[in-house]
Amino acid sequence: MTGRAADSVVKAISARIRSGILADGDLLPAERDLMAEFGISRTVAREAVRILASQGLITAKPRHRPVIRTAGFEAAFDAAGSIVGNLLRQPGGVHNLFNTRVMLEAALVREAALSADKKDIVNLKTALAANGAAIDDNDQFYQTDQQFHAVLYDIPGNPVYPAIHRAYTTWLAPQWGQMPRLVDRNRVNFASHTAIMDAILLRDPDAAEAALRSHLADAWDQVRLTFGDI
Amino acid sequence: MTGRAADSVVKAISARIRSGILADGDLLPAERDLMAEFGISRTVAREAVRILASQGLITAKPRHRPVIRTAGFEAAFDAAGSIVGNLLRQPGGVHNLFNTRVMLEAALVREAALSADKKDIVNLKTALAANGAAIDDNDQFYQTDQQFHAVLYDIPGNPVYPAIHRAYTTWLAPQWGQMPRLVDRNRVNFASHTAIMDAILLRDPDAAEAALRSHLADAWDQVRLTFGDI
DNA sequence: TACATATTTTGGTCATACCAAAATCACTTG
DNA sequence: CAAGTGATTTTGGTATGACCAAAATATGTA
Repeated sequence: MTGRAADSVVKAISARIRSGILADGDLLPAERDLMAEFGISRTVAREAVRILASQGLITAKPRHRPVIRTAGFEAAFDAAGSIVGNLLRQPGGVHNLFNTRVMLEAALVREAALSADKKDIVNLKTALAANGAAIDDNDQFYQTDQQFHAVLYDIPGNPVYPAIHRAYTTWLAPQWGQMPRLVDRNRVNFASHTAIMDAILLRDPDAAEAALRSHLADAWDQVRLTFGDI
Repeated sequence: MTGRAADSVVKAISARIRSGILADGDLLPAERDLMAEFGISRTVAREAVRILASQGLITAKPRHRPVIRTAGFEAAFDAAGSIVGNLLRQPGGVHNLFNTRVMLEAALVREAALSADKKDIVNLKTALAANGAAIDDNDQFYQTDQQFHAVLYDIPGNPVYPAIHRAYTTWLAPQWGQMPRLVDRNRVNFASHTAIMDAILLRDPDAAEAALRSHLADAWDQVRLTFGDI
């Protein structure tokens, strides 16, 4: 009556996952076993597997047994990833997405300035120091740059934000990855990070936001220099 | 060689969609036609259709011909929807998601206070007036409430934000929908909306953010009153 | 014990068939 | 001629059975 025969199988499996009978990392039963257990055809069994994969409850690499995955918010952004990939290819797509990042990070640094605790400050200082030490190593700088921003996403203690950060870096990687890496740019970016850090230490949200916006506006200028108007 | 025979079909179809050969609202060729065109089995044809659907390029209702849909950012959040649904069912899930909403809307009202133009102000006033006129009609108030917030998401002129708003309202609807609707609550909420509006008119981002946070904190208290700690 | 090899398992694909719901066509009727 | 109605075709959903190649596993050998 519901239309999809695979739905009942999906429901059963996802219940099994929630209840812990199937734990993270376990293998999903083979398709032929699912047929026997649920009295369905292989067609429906495969359909069920596909649906579970699209819901992030399992990861299904081709030619490999599907593996149970306890879904986090990352999985949600993974699911959106391929669609976003299309959207980024259309005019203004990258800019629109990048602007949301600017707004979110602006809010995050305000939050950091207002309520970062000792541990957060230590994390920021550590990340900033690592970033500064990597100015001469472009790849290393790229990594520590991301790490510095990642700390900002961690401060609120809300697991949604790190997931968003991962999504941003994944989605925008095609652009960032092709940007020329220059030590001079690294120096500028490190100075920007330092300015943001200083404002947070001064507990000045307005200054922190201003520094962050300046930093990301500068980054966007670099993107436009590389790609033209996109 | 990559493993998935359906991938080439997906690529061909999505290219056709991007190039406009298949426009929004068109019907996807029948599975049997895809078989003939691409020289594949029906299994693969169906697989391709499923992938296209998961990428938001088509909508595939059971027993209906798949329809081409020019994907917007809404489609991305749709894809994430089922996963988020799972996450909301686990402890703290709703709270975490709601907090991201608070932070985003706080940023949005700051933005509105700083850069809303005449048209935006008119839209806000219109929405607020409609909200005020609906205080005695709970359903109508619920709608105009959402509409008022929607205007905030529209102001930056970035299509990502309205998509986020739709996602929030969809994902949190199970909670909001079950909340008791009371005229007294409507009155309080309308007052909150007015306070936000006033701060925006005064071009005072701090006051606007404070009013918005107070409003949503109050809303969250109501949720907890109804559902307990979730 | 470690490594190379044979065997089994399992996912990916194809071909065919049947059913029921949609969509379409043909026909009647007001 | 338009609207409604019934018959026909199209099309998606599912079931079987089979074959291949890649993984996973077992086996035998050095």
